[in-house]
Amino acid sequence: MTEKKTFYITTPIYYPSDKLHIGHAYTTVASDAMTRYKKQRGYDAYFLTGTDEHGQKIQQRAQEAGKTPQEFVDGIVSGIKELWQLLDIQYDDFIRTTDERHVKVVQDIFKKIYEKGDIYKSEYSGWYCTPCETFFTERQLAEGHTCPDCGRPVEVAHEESYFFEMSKYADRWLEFIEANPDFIQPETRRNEMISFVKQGLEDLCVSRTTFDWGIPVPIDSKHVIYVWFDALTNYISALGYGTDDDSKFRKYWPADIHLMAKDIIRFHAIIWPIILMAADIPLPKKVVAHGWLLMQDGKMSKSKGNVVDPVILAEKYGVDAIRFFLLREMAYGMDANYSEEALVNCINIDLANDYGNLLSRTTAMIEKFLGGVITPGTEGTEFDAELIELAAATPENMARYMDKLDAANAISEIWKLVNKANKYVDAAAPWALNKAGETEKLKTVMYNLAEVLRQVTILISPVMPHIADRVWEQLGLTAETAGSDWTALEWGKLPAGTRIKRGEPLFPRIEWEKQQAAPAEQPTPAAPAEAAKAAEAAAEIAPLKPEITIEDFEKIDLRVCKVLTAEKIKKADKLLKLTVSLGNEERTVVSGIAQHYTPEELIGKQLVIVANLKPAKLRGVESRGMILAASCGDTLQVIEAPCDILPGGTVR
RNA sequence: CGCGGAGUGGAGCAGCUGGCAGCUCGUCGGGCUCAUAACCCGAAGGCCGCAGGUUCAAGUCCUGCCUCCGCAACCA
Repeated sequence: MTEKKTFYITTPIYYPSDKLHIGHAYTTVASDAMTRYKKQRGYDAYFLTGTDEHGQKIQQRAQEAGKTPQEFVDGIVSGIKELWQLLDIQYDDFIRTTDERHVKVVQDIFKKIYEKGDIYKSEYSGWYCTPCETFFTERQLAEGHTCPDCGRPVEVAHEESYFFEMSKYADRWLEFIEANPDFIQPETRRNEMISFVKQGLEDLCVSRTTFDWGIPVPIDSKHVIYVWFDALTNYISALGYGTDDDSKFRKYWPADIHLMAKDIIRFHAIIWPIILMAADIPLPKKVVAHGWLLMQDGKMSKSKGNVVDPVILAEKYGVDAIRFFLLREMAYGMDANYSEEALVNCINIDLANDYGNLLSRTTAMIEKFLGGVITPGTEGTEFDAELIELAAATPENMARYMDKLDAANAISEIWKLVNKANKYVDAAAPWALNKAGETEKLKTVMYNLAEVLRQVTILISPVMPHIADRVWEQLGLTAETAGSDWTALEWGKLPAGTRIKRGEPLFPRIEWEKQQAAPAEQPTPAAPAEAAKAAEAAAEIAPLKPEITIEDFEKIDLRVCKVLTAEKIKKADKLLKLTVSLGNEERTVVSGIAQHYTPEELIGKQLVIVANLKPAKLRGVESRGMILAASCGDTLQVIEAPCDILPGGTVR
């Protein structure tokens, strides 16, 4: 018996600090469809997904929830597994970074690279927020060098850390990319990565001492291994790399595809290969980055309150339809726009009108004209050849795209056949054949239509795993008689004498206007979006800070001030430079409100300022004081003081 | 000059190695009657962001500019 060709595909392991959204669903559905497709073509395909469960954020979340980190992630992980079950994701393994098998491999690799001399101990320095116990890069900081989480001032601090000497692998990486031009897909990402590496690689900080929810550094128990070294290793730890049973590793590694969204391509295209180089492990064959699903108002994010919950969608529209929509809509490597309207359109047009309706009209005619039995006739029509030709070419046409993970175009190729079949009905006009008593031709036409439906259904079933059974039932077939893989795609494999059984429409049309009228939240730009946001953001309201005394409060000098001038600060997206009058003095204040106000609309306004705040330099401009503003999510409004209070007046 | 992406008929997008500008929806007109008011045919509508350049030939390559949008090392 010859060994089947293997195919190993992975999704990133997701970070379970929150519920997953439709973007994660896209990555996972795409991988799942790819796996099913490869299996159809006779591959021994292996599909890995999982969760990345360590890190400070999890530790914090768990604390807030009053749970241990392990309890906390266990809960979320079971939710994720339910989601994948709902979406019909057939993964072969689900790796968790808290799995014993994973921990051990990570430590081994760390040790191996350490012993080789590519990991060294040094000092990490950065901006540190003591209360939050977190380091930030300069860019992450909020205005005035304050902590982006709690808003308190940060300071420069040093931490002992282990560093991975990535820098010395830069040339080797570039050589590798040169020799393997298809390694990073699509090409724009490849170029991006090359230019990033050419700018010079910094060594990677791979350990932390500021939290302990992580895998201990094997040679130094004060440290835990920091995110990427831990997370990326899942792709081989799940295969049993370096353990007594590494048969899976030997069988499936190197991976054929690491699939992910574009934001984490850098880790997979640069850091991960370099880790593997250092550990003398072969590199994966391809890393592929897909785009994002964008909402009408930009990128999906929790603070915008525009996160789409895949569970709700699946319940509302059905799993097959959601999977189909996701894969059909996202052009290869590019961002796509998500809207419920687009989803409904896709269901109505592609699924209900084209595909579902083709089945309806075909079964209806077989029943009406031929007593419900499908048999090829002894005579054909002039229209047959073109249809059969396209049907024969479609699998290859589709495969050309599918093999590149371009599911959108792969589906288009299948749909060309669906459209062709609909045209064929019109051209061959079975009702006319029936009237004219051309029974043999009629039989041929109906057989051809049923046969196209059979083939289309097989081809689309990696995308829509449920649909086949429903189609087979109506066509009077079973999974056995219809076939399920590519060997069944030969024209004419539909058994003669099959008796059809009409059923409900595959995809009922959805009346979008009615849908829209029902819920109160219409996508009109201004107010209603706000309401939805408020509901969504309820859980997002920042926790209260520790209690202070009245004396503490008295330390803050709040004043009314009047804006005299306002201008944008160059090379800063968020900052406005204001001059304000405090009655007896004028001062310059920098405020991070450029994205919410134009300079013109601020001039003349009376605002509230923290007048005794220590001055700070922002983008080279000294700011003396801070303008108060209220914010919720992404919206931000300055606090306006009544105009009959003169500038300089106090606020308390 | 931080990095990157986008700017194509009303809307949303495709256009890889340069060769008469395409797809889906929408609009208008027609056809069919088997079907989930579905299906089929046809038409209108685009200075392919702007300005230069290379070329026999540019949406497609090069240069500059404008506008929008992401990312800046744990949000797919």
